[in-house]
Amino acid sequence: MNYEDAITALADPTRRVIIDRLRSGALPVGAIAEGMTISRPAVSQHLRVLSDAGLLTVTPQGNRRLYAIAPEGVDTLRRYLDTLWDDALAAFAQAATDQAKEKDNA
Amino acid sequence: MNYEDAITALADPTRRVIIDRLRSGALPVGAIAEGMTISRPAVSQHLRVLSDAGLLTVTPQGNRRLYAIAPEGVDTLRRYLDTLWDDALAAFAQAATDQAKEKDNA
DNA sequence: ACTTACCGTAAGTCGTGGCTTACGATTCGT
DNA sequence: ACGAATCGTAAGCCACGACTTACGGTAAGT
Repeated sequence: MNYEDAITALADPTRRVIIDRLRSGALPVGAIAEGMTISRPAVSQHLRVLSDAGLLTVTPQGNRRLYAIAPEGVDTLRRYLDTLWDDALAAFAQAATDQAKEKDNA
Repeated sequence: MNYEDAITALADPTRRVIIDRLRSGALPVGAIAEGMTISRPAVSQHLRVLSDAGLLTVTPQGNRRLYAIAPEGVDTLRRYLDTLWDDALAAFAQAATDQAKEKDNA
């Protein structure tokens, strides 16, 4: 649920591929691993990391397990970047005005 | 400039500490490393990674080098998460309606 | 000019994380 | 009830990255 785990999970390229495959909707593990270069257990491990980070939800359905993107998890990371964005803009504007003042004194 | 490098750079906890220290404005390397548990060269290496990822700007000023958050770099990552957010919401809504239909057939 | 301060880079060590194969558990089909 | 399918976990291997110390290069102070 914390943004640290979320950003760590999304840092891996393979996990971003998995996320991309789930963009259009939930999928079972086999369908996710289909066509990928790594083994299915490896995909399972990645799914585990993504779930623990709050980025995926799991719904067991009979024999299979459906994984889907958890909007709430994405939102926590989004909010972190929003605050960083706000601060970065404010600091940038401040630096611009400071530099203008500096030029006045010249 | 690509979001992959940006998210990889932000995945490291130490680098997030550095980013946090720059939220209020630009700082030289010595001021950033001040009070941190790691050595100053280690901080330099992290600054290098963050700069290469487009998240920081460097402005040499006499003896020192000022590092500041690059709003543009933060924005690229923000946009990636926005698209992910949109898709996640759409898939989530689709799944909800599907489940409602399923209940109708019962 | 000489020293001091500030910073980046090189080389080397070590832990962590991603991958594989092997195995066990659960559920569906017949 | 038995075999097949789907999936998670354990153990082990290996590369990558984060850190250290040591060094060099440039600018400021006196």
